[in-house]
Amino acid sequence: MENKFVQDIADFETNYAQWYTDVVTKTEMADYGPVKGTMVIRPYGYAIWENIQNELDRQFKLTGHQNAYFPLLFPYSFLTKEKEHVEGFAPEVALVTEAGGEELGEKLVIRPTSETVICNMFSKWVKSYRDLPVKVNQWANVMRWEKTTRPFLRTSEFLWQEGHTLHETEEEARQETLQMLEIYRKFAEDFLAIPAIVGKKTEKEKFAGAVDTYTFETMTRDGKSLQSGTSHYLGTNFAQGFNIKFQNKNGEMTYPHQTSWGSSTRLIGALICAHGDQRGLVLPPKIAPIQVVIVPITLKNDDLVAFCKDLNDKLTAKGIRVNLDLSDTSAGFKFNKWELKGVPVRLEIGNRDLEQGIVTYSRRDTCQKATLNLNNIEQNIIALLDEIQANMLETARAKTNAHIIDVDNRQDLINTVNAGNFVRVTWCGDRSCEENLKNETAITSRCMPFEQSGKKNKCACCGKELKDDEGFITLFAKAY
RNA sequence: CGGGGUGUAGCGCAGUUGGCUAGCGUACUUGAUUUGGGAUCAAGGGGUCGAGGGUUCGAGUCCCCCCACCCCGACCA
Repeated sequence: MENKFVQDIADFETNYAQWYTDVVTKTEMADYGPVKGTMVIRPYGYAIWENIQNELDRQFKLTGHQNAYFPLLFPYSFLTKEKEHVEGFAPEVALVTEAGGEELGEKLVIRPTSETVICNMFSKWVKSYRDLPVKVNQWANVMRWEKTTRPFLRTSEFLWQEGHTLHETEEEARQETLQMLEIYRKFAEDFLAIPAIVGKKTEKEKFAGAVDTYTFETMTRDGKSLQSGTSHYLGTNFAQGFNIKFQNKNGEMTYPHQTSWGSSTRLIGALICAHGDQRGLVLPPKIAPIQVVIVPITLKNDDLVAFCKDLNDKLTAKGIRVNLDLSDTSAGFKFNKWELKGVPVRLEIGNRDLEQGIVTYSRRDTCQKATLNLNNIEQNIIALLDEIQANMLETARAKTNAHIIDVDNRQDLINTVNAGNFVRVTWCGDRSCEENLKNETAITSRCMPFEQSGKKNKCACCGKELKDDEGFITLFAKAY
């Protein structure tokens, strides 16, 4: 029997955008909101976000951060206190100009990010070196008025986490920046099963107001790049704009060194893009809202239903997130439904299994079926979930590595990226070179990896000759 | 903002040169038979045809204006 969803999706094989939208809407993760570019996150999608939140929050607290909350609105003048910051954000900011039926004296910004409003408070909190470091994190929504949008990848309103810290020294702040980047990278690999491509952003691509921006990027099904999280060393740029000063051990007034770092609901988009296939969503067990679904082949056999309920209780008692599907539809319908929603393990239990003392399972990552003995079933399933988690990372890593290709000249660079790949090249580091490429081809630099070996003496993008100490190994791709 | 396209049931769509009670698929409800990969049959409910104005005996259909959305471009940490 043809699978209707697969048939629908097959028609969109050449249209990645349509595939993506279908996966999001048909899995009941999100809907479009009433205002263009806004998104409603449905319970199934939100459960994924909660799992992401819980683990990241745990990591932040382990590294000494505390959660806090800052206002949604702040005066426009805040934005202008750091020159590059306002230039970067002004074009996509949403403003409140009227409230209570009266026009406001000063327009209010709906936060696109909270550096400024937090710095405003930091300036009141910090007086002495004894007040440092300050390490806070905020879970919040932000708004950026983007022209083109797609659920989870780019929406005008989105949920995220933004960390903000102040430190006595540059060294300590830079350490914090890299530490948080590493937390993101590890989280992506261990929980999302996505190999993260990490490195430093170029001058052109860095955060508005930062000294250095580090990023972790993930690769989508169609070979584009998703900036999935960032960590910035802000230097003293904002501290100077907001007059944040402290008295150091020598009694001198000094600016603290600052960092900020963030990740958003775009991580859910990264999950969809990294693992999704033609049957829909594929979720890694550690993040899946439902890890195991139990599907009784028939509801007519009371013994079978009782057995399934018992198994459901047993697995739940072991801390596994189980769902017993007793809905009144055919077994085949349920198979497809839960595959579409990405549930890692499906137990298909019928009269035949009951007689033989086994259960049939189907794993979502490989779509293969096998049987498990009833003895020690809980342990076997836990082991199976672990194996799926590991296999998904390996599969994604192999796929990603196969699509990062070394080239050394402009034509190969363009052709290779257009064929759905990242390229790894030696690049001269000139902003104009990068801008020129972007204007011509929409290809942008993604990051300069920490691993810089294999540098050549010629820029692959503009052909400029380079000395031994010039140029950077850089990844280029098309970005979402 | 430039170019192109679409608005008709929850979703996807048809509706001819203007004409009868506005249809089809799917989903939904009820009943029966089914259930190891999206079941079958029967009955049923659901519509300001995007909004406003105009032409006409008569507008889903023609004209004007507005609105919304989609695609390409531009824009985008």
